[in-house]
Amino acid sequence: MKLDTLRGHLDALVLAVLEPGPLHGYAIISTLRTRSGGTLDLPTGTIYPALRRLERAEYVSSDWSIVGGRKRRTYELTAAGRRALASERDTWKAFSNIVGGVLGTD
Amino acid sequence: MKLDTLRGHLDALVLAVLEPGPLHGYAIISTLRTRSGGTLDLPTGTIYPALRRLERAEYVSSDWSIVGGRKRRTYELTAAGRRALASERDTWKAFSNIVGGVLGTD
DNA sequence: TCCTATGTGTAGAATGCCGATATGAAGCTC
DNA sequence: GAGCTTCATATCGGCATTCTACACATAGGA
Repeated sequence: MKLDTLRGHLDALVLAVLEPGPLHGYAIISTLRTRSGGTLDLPTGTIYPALRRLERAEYVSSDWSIVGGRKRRTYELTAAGRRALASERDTWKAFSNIVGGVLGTD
Repeated sequence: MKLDTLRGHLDALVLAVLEPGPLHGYAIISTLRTRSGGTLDLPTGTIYPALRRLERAEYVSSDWSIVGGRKRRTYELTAAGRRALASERDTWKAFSNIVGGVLGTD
């Protein structure tokens, strides 16, 4: 499956995996890979720019730490991020209903 | 809803509305608008380049005609187009399951 | 006469995902 | 101790695709 397909929906996915609690970039990638049964394998060149974009939009905030001698940047949802996630869920529902309806895959 | 959201899925929608029978560009726009309850209102600058792309890929073929004094270019699915549509439906199912699953909107 | 609907089309800008590449530490195997 | 894999962050250029804005043209109703 062409992963370019998720263009425009990546932010929603990232916000969703951050909902239960903070994660760092690499963990976000593996969480998404696990949750999708291996199908969704985001390259780092996709996730890190996305996180910077989300941070600029103030949907997430980040903190540096050192774990096992490795530098980690951990991201956390802000209040605005939670609102954005709710809105993204609504958008997704509307979008998937429309596409599913037109394609006849309901 | 940002229509940019459908990036990567437009081809599937166009192929789907062409499935029952040939249509011209303008009719494709209004069909999609009707079927989406008005939400999907594609600009001509989106649909015409998309149709040329689909024709280059040989998923559709086109024929000119004159109806009511106006020139019309009517597009029809090819055999390859029907196969592509089937494949797009599979892609959509996989994609929407994954996104719906991660977002928790099932 | 003008506006709206019908109908096709292009050019340029913006968006944003991806591939390639770079850096570096930890830990394991041979 | 050399080399490999995993963990971890990051940038840059390329590229495909959608959107905005424009241009052109006919038919028909107000």
